[in-house]
Amino acid sequence: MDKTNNIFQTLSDPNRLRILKMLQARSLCVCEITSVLEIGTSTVSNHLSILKKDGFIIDEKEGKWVNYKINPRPADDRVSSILSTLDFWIADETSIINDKKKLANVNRITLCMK
Amino acid sequence: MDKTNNIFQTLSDPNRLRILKMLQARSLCVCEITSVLEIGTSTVSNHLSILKKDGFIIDEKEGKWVNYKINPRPADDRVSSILSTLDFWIADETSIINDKKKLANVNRITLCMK
DNA sequence: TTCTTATTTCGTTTTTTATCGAAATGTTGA
DNA sequence: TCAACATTTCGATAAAAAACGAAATAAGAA
Repeated sequence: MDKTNNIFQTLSDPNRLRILKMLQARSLCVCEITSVLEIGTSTVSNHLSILKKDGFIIDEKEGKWVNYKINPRPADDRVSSILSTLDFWIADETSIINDKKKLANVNRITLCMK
Repeated sequence: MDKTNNIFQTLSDPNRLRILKMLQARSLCVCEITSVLEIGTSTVSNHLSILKKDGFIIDEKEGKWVNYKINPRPADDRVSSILSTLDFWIADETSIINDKKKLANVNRITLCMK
């Protein structure tokens, strides 16, 4: 039961849902996600660690950056079920559509190297 | 998105999940649920109002009692989806099994009229 | 090595949520 | 009517989670 509660709790935060939807569009580094969500870097990092702990996402180092991506093979069936039905859960709504627009103009080079 | 968040948040509380599982076994009044969960009546009443607001459950007056039951026809697809897959989400675990044992010995007459 | 940059960790504050107990509401039955 | 009881509402407290900023870590570039 604990695990189920963790999963639902992880999904109960709007910023974490936005992150999942963004990562389904493409892999992103922390500073890209931060620039879309417009909250502090440390807060984003914390959200990512929560999503990672439950197995929703994985991370990969790429030099100075850490790329986060959707976990292609979650160990837990509940996690894969959510990931494959996220569109059902989150109908395209203003915030999500907006995030995608922002994402199109986000580039880690110009974004982080200033 | 708000609605999705509400649903996940509602499901993120262990006592509310226990209530849903109990109600899938049978309809119950507040005092019966209270005696199983072993938390205050007003707290249980609050949990029930949250589950009701999202459309997971409905209530029916029966004299002095209020019977709560699983909503047989939820308006929201996400809610019906959860209700029909609760066993997938919550594999039979200690607390749930225990609740069912307790339920077997719960009777609103002897319970509340003392 | 030293500097810069991306990210994480840590300590703290703010916000939200769960819980409780008392008071209010509504219903039954004497 | 009044007394007893189930439930809800309200106000307060306690516990949990989100957010922030500063310091620590890690990796590339000078």
